[in-house]
Amino acid sequence: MKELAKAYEASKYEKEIYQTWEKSGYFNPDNLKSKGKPFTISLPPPNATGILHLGHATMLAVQDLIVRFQRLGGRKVLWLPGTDHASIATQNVVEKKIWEEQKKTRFDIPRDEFVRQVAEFAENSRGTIKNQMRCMGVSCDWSRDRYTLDAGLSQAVREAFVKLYKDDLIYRGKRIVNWCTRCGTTLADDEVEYKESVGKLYYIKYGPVTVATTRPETKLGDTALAVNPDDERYRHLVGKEFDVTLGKVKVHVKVIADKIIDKDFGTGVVGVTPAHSVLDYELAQKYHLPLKIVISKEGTMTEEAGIYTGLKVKEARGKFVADLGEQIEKIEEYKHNLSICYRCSMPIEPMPLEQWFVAVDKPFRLNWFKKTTLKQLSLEAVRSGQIKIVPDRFEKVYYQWMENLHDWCISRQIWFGHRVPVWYRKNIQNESEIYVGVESPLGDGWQQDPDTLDTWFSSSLWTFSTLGWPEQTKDLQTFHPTSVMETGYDILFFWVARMILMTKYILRQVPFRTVYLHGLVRDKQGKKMSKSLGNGIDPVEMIEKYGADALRLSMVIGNTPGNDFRLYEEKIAGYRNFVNKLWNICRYILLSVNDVRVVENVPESKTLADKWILSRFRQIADLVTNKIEDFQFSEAGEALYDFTWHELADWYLEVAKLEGEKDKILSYLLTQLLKLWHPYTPFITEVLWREAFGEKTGLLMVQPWPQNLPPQNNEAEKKFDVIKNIVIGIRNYRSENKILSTQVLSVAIIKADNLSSEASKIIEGLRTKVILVAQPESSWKKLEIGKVILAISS
RNA sequence: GCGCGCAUAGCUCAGUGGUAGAGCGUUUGCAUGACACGCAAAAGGUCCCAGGUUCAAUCCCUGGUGCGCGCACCA
Repeated sequence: MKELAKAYEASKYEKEIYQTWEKSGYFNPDNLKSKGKPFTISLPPPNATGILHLGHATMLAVQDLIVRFQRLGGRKVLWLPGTDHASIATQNVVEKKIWEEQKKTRFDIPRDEFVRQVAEFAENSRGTIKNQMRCMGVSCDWSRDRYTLDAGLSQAVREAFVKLYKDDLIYRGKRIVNWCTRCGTTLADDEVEYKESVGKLYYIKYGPVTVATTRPETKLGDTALAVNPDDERYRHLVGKEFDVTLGKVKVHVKVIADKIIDKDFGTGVVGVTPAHSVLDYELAQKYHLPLKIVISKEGTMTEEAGIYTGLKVKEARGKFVADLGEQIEKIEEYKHNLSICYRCSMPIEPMPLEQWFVAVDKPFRLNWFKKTTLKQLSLEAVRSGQIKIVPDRFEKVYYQWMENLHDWCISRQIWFGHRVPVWYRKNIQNESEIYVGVESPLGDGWQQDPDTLDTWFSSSLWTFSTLGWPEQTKDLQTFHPTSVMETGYDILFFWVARMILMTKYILRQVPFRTVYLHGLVRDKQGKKMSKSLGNGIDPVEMIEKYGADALRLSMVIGNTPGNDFRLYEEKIAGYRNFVNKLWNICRYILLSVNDVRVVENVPESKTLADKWILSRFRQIADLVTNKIEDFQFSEAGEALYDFTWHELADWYLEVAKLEGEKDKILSYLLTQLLKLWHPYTPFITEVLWREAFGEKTGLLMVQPWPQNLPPQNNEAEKKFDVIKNIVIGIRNYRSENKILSTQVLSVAIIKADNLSSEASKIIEGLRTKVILVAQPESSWKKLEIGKVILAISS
């Protein structure tokens, strides 16, 4: 007989238990004795910017649940952790810090020195976040921890770039790209966010016509006017060229006609600004119009803008509108989407720049008999069922996005990240030479491309670069394709789609078999948690207060795949209470059972209650196994919660107090219950396993998942339910009639089918305060409970 | 413009073609072989609205309303 403390204090055990796990070596699949099939999850690497937030905590809780379930199930489990250098995000944090401390921008510091500072910051953050991850109880293999800037991963990046380049799937070209004037870099299309805003639509008298625009200052860069060919109002102008004075500036335009112009929008005439609009750029190419760049990368007006040169875009707009004066016919309110940067929320300027792109629609030879494009390859991976997305509605979302995908701009003017593996020089004849390679070229005069690669380029290789590619390592053969990719739906495009694209291209394999998407964490009002709103909950603080197990439960139970969920402290506290319940179930078993030990074989059942609880256990164990395999973690957890508290604790333990001699059964139930709970609440179950069974039995984390299950016994369940209902009925009767607990009632059972001979002991014993008698008196009240009829003395 | 999600108890959310569920909160009673982070009981629902299919709809179909989201467009 052992005695546990009255209440479980998570903070007393968690650190030590985690260390025990880590020291055991079982996080590393090489040390598992299992001969099972490999099971792999690549951890979506958190950004190296700082601290663990609830989004991370959610993904860690779900992944650790899956991973521990599979490990107990005998699979050779690898959960590979890592961190992402997150170029723009990380660089931004450091830029901000430097500005606050020294009032300097990155351009005031040598590039090498700046990169060194960012790298140092990232290194510290990585250490912090990894320790915070440990607090969650993650059973990942730290010996295989990776960082996107590791030498090996950097080599993988260069190899991938070169391979794409050789297949003509990477090219350098001048295109209108998204330029963030704050971050000083280009962005991919999906890195642009849209914010609805009410702007002004200016109608400007423009030579013989009137043109509507939301951005008057860009009209300085107009080189044409466009109308619809069917628009009779303007047909006479098509093909003509003329000079127009706009305020104090002259522009020269040619009138073109194209079906793309909407007759009914504005005046039906568009001022074509090839340098600052994607659509206009396309028109310019089609009709060979000149390009006039009036906005610079810094967000100021260029020399082409005449008297407005040097002004910021907004200032130029004000001044220009003032100068236009009477030429402005009217101003309308106009709702439109403002493009902003997903990292800094500042407006995006479209502008033509020479950048590196991945060609997604260009056919290439996949093998001897098949030509395809990166886009087709990515679509097929999901359409064919090689990859399943859970919940499946996101498959449609994936198709839609993938079908709309344009060439992917991968070069960034950021300094922190993987340098583009391209070098340039002038040869003796003064011709430009270009070298693209994994290693820097030999010989003098080579200058490396100053740009770095999109951070998502390196993370698109994550599932295999972390396993050693381009080397054909044993890990790569054993653990790839990975089994499950678990992540938030918000990075389906940024990351998941690009992993599919790159992995299919480079390895001709899928990166993973199943994509499980969880929802986003929100606060109690359903708002997104953010620093600026101050509504965020710090997971580490919650762990200190309530324990990691409670936090994990609060994120897994009551949460369905792909749907956002609300998290708040009371919820976590509620699950803390449950964790304590589990502790006390064990505490009671340890107090009442003489010889507690691991029992794997199904024990003999002596009483009806025994048969009932074993039958119920059987069903719960099956359900938990099936639901977890089917990614329904919430349903499995809820059912197990209900069984543990409201069947085992509320009923069986109470009956056990009456019947006695339950050593074997209670040992069995404890053994198996701890296993079932372990994926959800690893800390407390591991503590209880050790407290109950001792260290010689080994760690719970590598025990076998419940295998020898008792038979289902419907008959026993029905019979026990009859007794339960009688007990509930009597308690209910007492409560409704406000009968004092000191008053003992007499009860006669008048009619009852299927009533077990063991019933009377239970009915009298479970705090009903009744005495069962054979014959009722005539004055007694009748009480019907289902098919049972009782008579109760009043 | 195209597409998606949600709407169920006061709150947060599960769920199912057949009697509607949990946790929290509320009310009432309680020291009982472990647990007050507890025990026992209760109240609380037009399952958003209108049609349709069905013997039967909260669930399936059609249309609508409200909230949220993604993509595209954005002169």
